[in-house]
Parts: sequence; C-alpha cells; structure tokens
Amino acid sequence: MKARVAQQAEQSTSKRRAALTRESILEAALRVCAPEGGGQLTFSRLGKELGADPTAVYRHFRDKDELVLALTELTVAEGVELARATLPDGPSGDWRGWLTVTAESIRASYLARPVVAVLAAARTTASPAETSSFEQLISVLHRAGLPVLEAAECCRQLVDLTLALTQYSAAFSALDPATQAKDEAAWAVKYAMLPESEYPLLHESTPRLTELFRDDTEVFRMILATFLDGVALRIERTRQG
Amino acid sequence: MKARVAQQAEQSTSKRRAALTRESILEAALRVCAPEGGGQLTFSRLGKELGADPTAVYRHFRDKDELVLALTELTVAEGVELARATLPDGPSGDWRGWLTVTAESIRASYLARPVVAVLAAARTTASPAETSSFEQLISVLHRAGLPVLEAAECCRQLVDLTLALTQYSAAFSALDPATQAKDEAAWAVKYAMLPESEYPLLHESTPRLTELFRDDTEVFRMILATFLDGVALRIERTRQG
DNA sequence: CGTCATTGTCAACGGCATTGACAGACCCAT
DNA sequence: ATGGGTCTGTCAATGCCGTTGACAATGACG
Repeated sequence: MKARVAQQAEQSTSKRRAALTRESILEAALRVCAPEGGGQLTFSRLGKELGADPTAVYRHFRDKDELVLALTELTVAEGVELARATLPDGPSGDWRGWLTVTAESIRASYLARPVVAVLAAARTTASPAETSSFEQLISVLHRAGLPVLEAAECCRQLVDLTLALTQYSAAFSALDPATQAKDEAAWAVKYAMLPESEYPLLHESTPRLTELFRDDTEVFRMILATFLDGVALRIERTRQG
Repeated sequence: MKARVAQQAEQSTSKRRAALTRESILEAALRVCAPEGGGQLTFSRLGKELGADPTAVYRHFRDKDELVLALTELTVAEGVELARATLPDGPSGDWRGWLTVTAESIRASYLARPVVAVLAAARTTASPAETSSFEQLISVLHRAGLPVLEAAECCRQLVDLTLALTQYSAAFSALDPATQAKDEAAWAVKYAMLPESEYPLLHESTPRLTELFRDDTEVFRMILATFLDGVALRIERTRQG
C-alpha cells in the first residue's frame, strides 16, 4: 500500500514536490559538519542551510541517528575511495604501504568532518564499500606471509586503531576553540612548572612533548608506524617457523 | 524525603552547613556513571541521587564541564593507583609488563564508568597523578635502552593509544542496549550473507571476526601486544646500532 | 544582636530532538 | 476534470537538558 512508486517515476522530468531529497540533505549536513561549518550538527542549523523548516528532514530520515549513520557511511565510502585512488589496481607486495594508505585515507575523510566522527562514536556501519576494502587488506597481508585468520585479526586491529585514534583527534578539534586553547594552555603551564629535580626525564622531554601536543597527525603516524613494526615482526616470525 | 548524609561537622576551618560537598557530589556522579547506573549523567539524575535539588550542584561546580573534568581526573588517578598497586615499587627490567599493566589499569578505570570516558572526549587533564606515572614510564623505557626523547615519544604514543581505544569501547558500551543489539545484529547479518565467491578470505574469517566483535577487551590486548612488539623492535635496533 | 557570606530551592529561559495536526501539491483512476 | 490518496513541507507543542537569577534559610563573626 505504502511505498508506492518506489523511485522510478520522478527523477526523469520535474520533481513533483521534492525540494528536499536524501542527497541534498546529506550534502547540506556535510557542509554543516565541515570544520569551518561551526561546531554542531543540529536540526535547526540543517534547516537553515537547506532553507527549509528543520522538521522537514524527518520526511527523509526517521531520526537523527539514521541521518548520522548515513553520514558515516558516506564518510567511510569516501575514505575507501580515496585509498583506492592512491593504491595500485593490481596486487602489491608493499603490504606496509597498503595498510598505511588505507588507514590515512579513512582518517583524512573523518577529519574533514570532525562532527560526524564524534557523532558516529562506536557505531558500526558495515557498508559495502568497507567490505571489499577489508577483503583486500586481508589479501595483502596473506600474500605477505600471514595465515588468513591472523591476517584478518591484524586488519581488525588496524581498523579499530585507526577509527579510535581518529575519533580521538576529531573530538578535540570539534571542541569550541576557546576550550581548546584553555586546555592547551593549562597543559603547557603545568609542564613548564615541572620541578626538574623530581621529574628529570619529563623535564628533558618537555619541548618534544609540547610539540607533539599540537600535532595529532604526527602522533598518529608514529603510532601507526610502531604498530606496523609489530605486524612486520609477526610476519617474519611466521615465515621463519 | 531529604536523604541527608550525616558526615559533616568535621574539618577544622570554617564549614557552614555543608549537606553537599565536592566529594559527595563526585561520589554520587560516579555512581550515576557506573555501567549499571543507567545511560546518562544529567543534573536531574544527579540531584535525585543526592536527594537534593539538581541546581544545588552549581554551588560546587561552575558548570557541567568542570564536573566532568573532576570526574576524569578522579578516574585517571584511580587507574594510576591501580597500576601502582600492581607494579613493583623499585625499578624493573620488565618494560613490557610495566607498560601493559599501566595501560590496562587506566583502561579498566575508564570502563568502570563508560559515561565519564565518553564525556571526557579528548580533554586533557594533566593531573598530578598522571605526571609521576608518566615519568616512570619514560624511565622504564630509557633503562630498557631507548634514548630519553624516544622513550618519551613512545609513552605519548602508548597513552594516546590507550585513551583512544578505551573511549572507543566506552562509547559503544554507553549506547543503550537496544541500539547495541541492533548494530550487532546488522553486522552479523551482513557478514553471514557475504558471497564466498567474491570475498573468500573474509568469508573464511567470519567466525573469528564475529567472535572479536563482542570482545573489545581482547582486541585491545591484541593491539597493545602488536604495538609493544613494535617498541621492542625499536629498542633492539637502538641497542645494535 | 545584626550583618553578611554561604548554600539549597524554585521558577524560568533558551536550545535541543521529536511528534501530531494541518495544508498544499502531485498522481491516478474514474 | 475531478476527487481520493499520498507525499512532503510547515507549524505549534512536548519534554529533556544545561544554565541563570531571585529568594530564603542557615550559620559565622564582630
């Protein structure tokens, strides 16, 4: 009864009354979620961006959760696409490069919309784009010498590591600038006042640590590198016996 | 109906009539944030737990942010304390055990109050408890053979890794059970329906991956192990050259 | 004893997601 | 064309949330 003309009739000529579509709403939402779009994703902001009543969105998404899920799916898909564009088509022996590119692509997509990353929290999307990317990751590690199951475990680790660290960074950059500045200042002051006698090592490292405070991306790269060193070790062990 | 806690009338200096104290509020908040305390930390819930008007809390904390910050500081301190209780007093050559215990202690403290973990997001606390723990971590890695700066970098990596993954887990367990179940079901269905011809490796790994879906803690342990393998490699390299 | 700061209560405000009633526009079969 | 049925946008209202300002009760102190 419901769900009449599923989706075929209206896209050819004039949209009957479709000022808003799922796509146009998602686009507007992505605009709102951009780092320069201002802190929050809210129905009223979305309505303003669309030039429509905020509640009109409910005609296309059951609730905010559904909207957020669609946004994360879009974001992941974009990340996967970005990775695909960077990576070679055929198989590659460079497993390390492959994993690195994939992780950093997904991270980049999320960081382009910190708000989405924050709202996505730990929701699992299981989008189709993700699937084939995952299969390829396993394949690359398997070719590198890992048994299938172990390769799959490593991939799961990589994905969790990437998503968790990315959302961690996103949460910070989604904070309002005042709070960000306050936190950073508090941190700097505290480290500057550390008594050298009591914390000699920390005192010596302060400049480097302060440098890293600002640079989430650098920290992510370092963690990823260390993690991949661990994977390399596992591969080597497997090969030897 | 005023459930008064009869524990005042102490303290040497001026103490008017403190039915509520910073400490009693924090305790109540921790109770609310416990996994079985029900989903959210809210002023009205807090007020109910205290048997007082919700807005009374504002007499002791400027706003919710300050309350949350205090809670995170408490949580981190508890984690550090837990680690201290487990670890030997003196120096230890077992750097790997040291790092593992520290990371898992902090994780355990946060997971005992998922709500705090979620609200803390990426706020930096720079509490005193944290500081000495950090100094010790650097010391342990330095003794293991790493230059001071490199040891400090590794510690920073470890902390970020731990906090990010913990908040990632906490975010999921802070979701209402219905959503959790729905997400898990969606994931399971999707993986069960994967065509073997297109995704042979994924298909083969499905049982293991499904097992890991539920077991955040196991995944964390694996990631930590892989990461520490990477650190071991770095230590070895330093020693040799 | 009177003054004053402290602290709990209460009512109110604005922002948020969500809902239900309504109205115009479109489609199709009559 | 016409009239029901259906989409889709609008509007008003609800309930929860954090936060604020006015008020009242309490104790401390000169």
